[in-house]
Amino acid sequence: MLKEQSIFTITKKIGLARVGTIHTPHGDIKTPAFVGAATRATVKALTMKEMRELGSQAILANTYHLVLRPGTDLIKEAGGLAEFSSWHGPTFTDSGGFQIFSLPNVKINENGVKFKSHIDGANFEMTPESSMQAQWAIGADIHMAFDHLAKSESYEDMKEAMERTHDWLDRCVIEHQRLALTNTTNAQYLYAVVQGGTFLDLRAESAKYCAEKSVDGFGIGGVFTANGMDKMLQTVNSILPEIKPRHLLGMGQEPIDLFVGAEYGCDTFDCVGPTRMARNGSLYTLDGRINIKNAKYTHDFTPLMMDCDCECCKNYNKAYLHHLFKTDEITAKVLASIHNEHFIVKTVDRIRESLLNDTFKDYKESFLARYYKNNK
RNA sequence: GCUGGAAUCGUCUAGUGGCAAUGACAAGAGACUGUAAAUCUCUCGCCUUCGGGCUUCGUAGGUUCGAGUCCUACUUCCAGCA
Repeated sequence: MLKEQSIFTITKKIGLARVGTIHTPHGDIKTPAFVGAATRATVKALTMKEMRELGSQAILANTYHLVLRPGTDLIKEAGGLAEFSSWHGPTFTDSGGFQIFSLPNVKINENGVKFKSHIDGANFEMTPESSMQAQWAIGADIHMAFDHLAKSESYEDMKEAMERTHDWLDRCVIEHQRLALTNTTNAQYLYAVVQGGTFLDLRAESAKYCAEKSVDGFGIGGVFTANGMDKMLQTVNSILPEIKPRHLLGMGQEPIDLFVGAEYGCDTFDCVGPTRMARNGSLYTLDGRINIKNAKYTHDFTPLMMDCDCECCKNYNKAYLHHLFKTDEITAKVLASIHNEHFIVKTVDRIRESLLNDTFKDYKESFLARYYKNNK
């Protein structure tokens, strides 16, 4: 929205880390929080009821995918993403930049990006303005600025991508404000996206640029590995204004990323990893991920995780899950997705609790030592 | 009993004289981080110092430089006729 009133309230700070609440028209998000990846307006294999029951506070859909199908007009006609999907809670949309730049044959110029639909080859064009318009039509509570991803991890490409992202951010802000004035529906918020790859000077430059803009929060994009992520986030989040929320785009498959992200000042996360891992039989436990399809689980009648209160662990055992995967039953993916999503959501919830009762450091150390004891 | 046909890696299957031999499934394992992912990759006769070595296509012989492929007998199965 238009400024100076933050959508975020901070309850507690420990260094760069903070506990807070993001206020949206569809409800509050207690942070740090993991946001479910609902790319095509659904979290794969899960119903919204299951998402609510496993403790998810918010979902993130993807503008690129929804523009192609079913089209943003349809979602607007349905009353917006929350109403269309029956989520009824806080929602985010990613701008689609990440997807478009991963397509072959994208043509990029100052104005925007031309690309072909991966579904039927139809020609599309997306600009900062059209991405904002699409996101307003989709009607999520929080939108991401349309950003430019680097062609490679080289300094030159990162710098170019960052600079274009900044140019486009200015256009996103103008268009967003125009749409805010002409739109009679709920308030919708805009996050700028910080780029710069692994280069701290670029990250600092990008954070400074974004910090000055009239936006409601920040996405931190282009994060590749946990290696060096702490320094990068330290750089960026020391510069970004404290009072606005920060979303770490795409990170959360590895628990360490969530601990590091929260410790260095990120408030929300989203990641396709948990549900994708689940569909492929790779399931989280406190002792690391296991592949439930492995033969050694054939006769294992114990729950996947002893102290897990998800629907999967409360009712089913590993031998049964193994059987469901080996026979390729749909339920295998459903139960696995419930567990993995629950595991990551709850891990972040506990990070929040541990920050509140000053046990974060212990929680982080004991969790990571146990989770990663079998590798690295 | 006669006449045809068929027997190939756990299963089905390709192969009609020239390198253990096709494909699928099953099996075993691995990968996956702002989802073109219910996906993808690897292994799958035995051994290996990774160069290669050894043993394989119902059984036993034979022809041939060379046989899963041709010939003979046998075994089993299928179809038709008695």
